Amino acid sequence: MMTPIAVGLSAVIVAADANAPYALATRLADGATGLPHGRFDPAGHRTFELGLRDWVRAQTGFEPGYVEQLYTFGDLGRELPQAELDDAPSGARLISVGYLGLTPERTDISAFDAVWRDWHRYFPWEDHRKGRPDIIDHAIAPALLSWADAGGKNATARHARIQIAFGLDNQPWIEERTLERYEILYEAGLAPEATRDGGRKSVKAPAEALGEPMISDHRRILATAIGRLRGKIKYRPVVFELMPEKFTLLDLQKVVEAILGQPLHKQNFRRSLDRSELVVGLGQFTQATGGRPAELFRFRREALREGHVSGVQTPRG
Amino acid sequence: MMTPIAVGLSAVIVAADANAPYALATRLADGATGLPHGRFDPAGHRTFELGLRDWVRAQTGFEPGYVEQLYTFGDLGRELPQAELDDAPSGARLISVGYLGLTPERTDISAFDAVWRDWHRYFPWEDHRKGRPDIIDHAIAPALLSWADAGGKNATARHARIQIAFGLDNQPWIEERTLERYEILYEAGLAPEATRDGGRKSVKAPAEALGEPMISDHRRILATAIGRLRGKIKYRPVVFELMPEKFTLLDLQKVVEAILGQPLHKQNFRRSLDRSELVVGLGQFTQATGGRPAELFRFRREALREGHVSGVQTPRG
DNA sequence: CACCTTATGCTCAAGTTGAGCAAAATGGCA
DNA sequence: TGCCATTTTGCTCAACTTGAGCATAAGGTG
Repeated sequence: MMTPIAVGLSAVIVAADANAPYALATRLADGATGLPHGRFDPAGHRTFELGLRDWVRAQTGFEPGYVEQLYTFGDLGRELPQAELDDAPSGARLISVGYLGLTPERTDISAFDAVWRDWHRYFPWEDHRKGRPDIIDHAIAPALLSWADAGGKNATARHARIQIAFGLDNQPWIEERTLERYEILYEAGLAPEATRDGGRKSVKAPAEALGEPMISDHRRILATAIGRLRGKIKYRPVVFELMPEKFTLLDLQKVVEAILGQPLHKQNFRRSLDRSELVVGLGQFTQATGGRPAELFRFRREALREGHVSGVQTPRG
Repeated sequence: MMTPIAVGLSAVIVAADANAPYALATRLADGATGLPHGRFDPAGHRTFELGLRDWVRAQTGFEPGYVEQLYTFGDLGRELPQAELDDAPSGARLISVGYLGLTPERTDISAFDAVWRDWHRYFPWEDHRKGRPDIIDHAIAPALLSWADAGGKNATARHARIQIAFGLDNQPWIEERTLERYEILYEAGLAPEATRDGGRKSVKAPAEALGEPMISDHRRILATAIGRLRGKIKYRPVVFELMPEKFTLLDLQKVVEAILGQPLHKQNFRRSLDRSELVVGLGQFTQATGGRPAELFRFRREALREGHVSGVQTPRG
């Protein structure tokens, strides 16, 4: 007999404001959180994307706008026996297709068991807007390096991976490497998911440094989404999917910073936006900011019709 | 009863030399070609990648090195009823996971029904190394534009898409947009696959301008692979997966040009390689080139351990 | 009205890119 | 042997981009 296959669809729905980047999360009875997800119905869903939209709507009341496929996860042993969660035939092999969605506002989802969560709750080491978080050097790195040392002949390779991923030892911090960082923590048994999934004993490290877990492999999918978005924001004008119709340049910069987890150089950010011709001033001003009133801008959607469109530059501040 | 799901795995295995980029293709009895592919076995394959490697080995005798997941195709109505091809239970919904693999040499596959094919056979409009191919402006654009005109209220939108994708009307040619170009041709009914798949009547255009079709949705997967590789070559040092151990800088340039379908500026290409520190001279020289002997270089694999590694610059020639 | 805050304008040095010229090192051929 | 074709390799120069910082503008507040 052939093992049946079940396809799960999971969505990372992202919003952001000047304070933080958010992911839409569903809340289970026991307080655990996960991503909006459900089974792909081969008879009822013409495409993955349509199926995904159905599930997100059903679980969060939310209608996603921009959506793109992220990755398809099919490895055995990396996920929970999630099939039960999705009421798939037991014994089925579950594979899951992750999607990334972007939205300009955190719509009201209070009627559902869903919450907008600052994604740094799941990845506290990813927020470098106020400088490199202490937990990296004080909690994460020591635990990881002791795991590396225990690696026998793999010790050197592990050391190198850790240094590159977490920017130790004068290596630069590369914000796109979100997934690599999560995978190392997982392999090292530092992510609660790893031990839960029947993995190794955890090296000790303070729980608050390791972020909140999610059900199944959802934190892995979230990490994938963050990495992809951080990369894409630089070469495609996708930030604007996260912005309201009108915004100030500082609003825009704060959102980019929230996504990247990295501060930017203000004047240079503005100059490059100027050159990019991605935005136009509206001649309207807002004094909501406390200082000199700022001009409101809008995204020039026409720019998308102009071929050469790039994303926003991200001059380090 | 639940419709069963079958997962297909398809591989785009790429090699390249100074003359052309190649994809590994399997040849069917009727002369049609396709990609190495087969069904994912949920009981026997621990991961997609392992399953894929099994199939590629079985069908081509070839052992792929570098492999990455491309995309998962699940839309109804965009593919052949391929299930039969893969002897899936009839009535099953087929979804297919595409992979990209890179290899430094075209190994001997003569014992199998497999061939290394210059991928421009499938996409003749993609090769701009000797300048923009005439077929774009003489055959493809006219046919597409007449399709656009027939689009009623969609006519303007279609025009814009075509101009951007094919670089008409002074728009730049952007080599990564391989998939967009193929999809437009498909939608316009110009790809033989489209009419075969029960689609619309084809606008007329000379067959040799439209490229050779492939079975099922394999040409779409190939287009996805080309676009991805063309992008990635610029920001990750993946070209070197296509190079032999030792090579001259011109060899390297020719391979990059073959992949991009675009000529590069020689001196500037060298200068940027120099700065990148991705290669080191070996002090050995080859006079295989006819002129002054060229130094042999190798890829500094250590560079991968250095965090900031980018791909190769591609200064337009 | 001084002063705090934020927006916006401007400058300057350093680095990168695009484009081309010139010299060097080989083989082939008169 | 000497000239030529061919290719590698070195060098230059202008245009542009980036990183960094200073200066000024335009609001609100005590």
